[in-house]
Amino acid sequence: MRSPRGKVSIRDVAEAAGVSVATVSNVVRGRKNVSQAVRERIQETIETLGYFPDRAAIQLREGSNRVVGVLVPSLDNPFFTAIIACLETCARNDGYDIIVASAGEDAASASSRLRALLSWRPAGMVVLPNDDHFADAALLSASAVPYVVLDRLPQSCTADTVAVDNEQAASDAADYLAGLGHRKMLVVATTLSLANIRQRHAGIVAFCARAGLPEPKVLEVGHHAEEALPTLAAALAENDAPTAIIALTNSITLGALRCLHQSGHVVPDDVSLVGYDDYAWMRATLPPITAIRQPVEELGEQAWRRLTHRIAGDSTAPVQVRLPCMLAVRGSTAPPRTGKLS
Amino acid sequence: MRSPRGKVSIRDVAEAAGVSVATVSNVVRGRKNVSQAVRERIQETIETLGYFPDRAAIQLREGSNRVVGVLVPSLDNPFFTAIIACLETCARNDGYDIIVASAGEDAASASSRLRALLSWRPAGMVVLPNDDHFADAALLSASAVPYVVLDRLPQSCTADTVAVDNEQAASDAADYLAGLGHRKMLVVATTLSLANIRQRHAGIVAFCARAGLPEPKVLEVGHHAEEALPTLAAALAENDAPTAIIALTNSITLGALRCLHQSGHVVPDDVSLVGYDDYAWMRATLPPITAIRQPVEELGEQAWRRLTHRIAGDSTAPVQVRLPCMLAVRGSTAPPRTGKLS
DNA sequence: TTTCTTTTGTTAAACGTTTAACTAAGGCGC
DNA sequence: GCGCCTTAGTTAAACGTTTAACAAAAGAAA
Repeated sequence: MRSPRGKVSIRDVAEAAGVSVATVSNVVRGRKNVSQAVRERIQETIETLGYFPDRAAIQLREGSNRVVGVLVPSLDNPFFTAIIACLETCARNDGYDIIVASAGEDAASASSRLRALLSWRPAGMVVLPNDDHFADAALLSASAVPYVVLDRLPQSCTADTVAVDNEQAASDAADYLAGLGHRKMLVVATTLSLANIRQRHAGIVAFCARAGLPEPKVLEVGHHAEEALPTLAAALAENDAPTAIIALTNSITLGALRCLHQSGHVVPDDVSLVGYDDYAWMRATLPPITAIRQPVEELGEQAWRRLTHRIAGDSTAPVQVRLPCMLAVRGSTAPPRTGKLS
Repeated sequence: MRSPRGKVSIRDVAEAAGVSVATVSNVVRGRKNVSQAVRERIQETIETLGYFPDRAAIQLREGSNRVVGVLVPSLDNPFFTAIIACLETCARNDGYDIIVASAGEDAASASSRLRALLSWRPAGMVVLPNDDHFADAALLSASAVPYVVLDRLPQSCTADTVAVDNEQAASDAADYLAGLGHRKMLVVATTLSLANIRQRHAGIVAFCARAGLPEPKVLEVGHHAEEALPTLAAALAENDAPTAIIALTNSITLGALRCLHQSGHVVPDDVSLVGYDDYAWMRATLPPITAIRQPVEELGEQAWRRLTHRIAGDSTAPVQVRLPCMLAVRGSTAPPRTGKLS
């Protein structure tokens, strides 16, 4: 009933049904006319034998398969997993499978993961680079696989890109805070070595300059929010302390909130807080957090649309898409306390 | 330089280097002796041509490849993505790739996703079933691919399983609350149709029975926490209202917290809250949330270990692993207010 | 009847890789 | 000079699938 290797191939089906493999293939793919009788017999055999086609063989034969590779920096960040969830939905709708790999910390590992992904000969790739250099772009272009770059854009882009307008989003947040009466803001980031983050920072700085506000101080606290506590506490204890904090990533939003609680600052009475990214938990805190909401779904969808166009053969010039963010105003922002001025 | 199809194959390398394909394969895989000179020449050719092997071809030839499929109910739940992240790390360490699919809501979709995964002829599978029935177990066993079932166990298990001791964990939480002086607890769950959740509930009920406490009320609020607000508020406004809430999933923890805030209940003064799962945000709320922490990493690692054993040919009887959870005590739990008694 | 068309099915090559079986050549002991 | 081992490399088959090219049979038009 089943071949010795435990796998049942199209050959087994053909034999059992007393036809040629080509006929089986034809009924499976629905390519050519097959008589009612034979078709039914084959369907039945397939059912009882539990046959399903081998992707590897199809892929080998076809040259490429309905698979796209997705490379993200890490699977620990909810932003990335949200993107993946969204891409997976799109892919499934279009009959594609996705293969996910996380790049890991160092460039060597990233490049090896990319190679692994490419060795599947995917029909396309979606890449969220680890850093601004994106040294692997060359590898990718050389492979002739269509790809789109998401979220973190390298300096020079010869490919389709989809990203968010970080500068505008951050500027909007600063604008809103200024409208509440804040004059001194504090920017907290993991690192300014990512273009993404730099743009967010630049947006705030530019707004403050335009509005005649003092240039906001920026804190680079790294990825371990715990260690940021003393730095942050010190910044808030200064003589002319900031009255509002803008956190530039979701992890920093979380870290900042913890620090504020631990150091006894009350949000928003003592200090206002604007977070980056918008997750469910931000609506469950007391107060709920005012946040810069990235359009995750639309990022994924647009990237997918570009990619499928390319896969379909579109060879027009690369497109750079920038999507706007939205500020979700909630309870963590309020006018600064005026009492302190006197 | 490159074949017309844009892909460079082992054949191209062989031709360019003036050797047979077998020799190229031998230097790539390091299988047989190849003279220094030839080896270097081939390496160089590989480099300049940008060759890397085609997984599909290897897989076809070898029968199976170093890939394992992972099937989760959804990619929106941080518990599942955390598991995936962990499995991915394990896989990478052992030189495996993983292919992830999310099963989606209905059974039909789940089963089609499973088929898609199996069509890759993975060396193994890790499955987190959608429900207790796990109708696809048959499909999986028929395919002869080793697999381990994670987290949500079907009633009858003929496979290796790795899960958490839900009953004990929930009982511990109830025990802790009772120790603080709580006598009336409220259990909130999305649904009791999952064995997992039923076990958690049973653990609490059993503890209360043992301790001579009244049987706790249970609220099934579905997946949309918003709609739960009136129900929850009503339960807390009752005459003999519960003084502690145990939320049975991470989403419910979040939802319950929001409801409490919106209805003006102060945690832990008015009511204590124990959450399920332990995520970073639970430490950023004020107060931080006492939570039943599932050993996510260990779940993933154990599952991976079992799977690799099976892949290596271990054919001993299936093993059922149960891991203990840990109660992380934080600020959201406190002794009940005694004033209300009078 | 002949010829042409349509319908239904088969044969065989190809995709890129690995590997068992083979060949050729060099070295060594006698 | 002969036999034998070792080393370095080649040949060809196989994995499971698709599909162009072909064949056979059955109608249809003449």
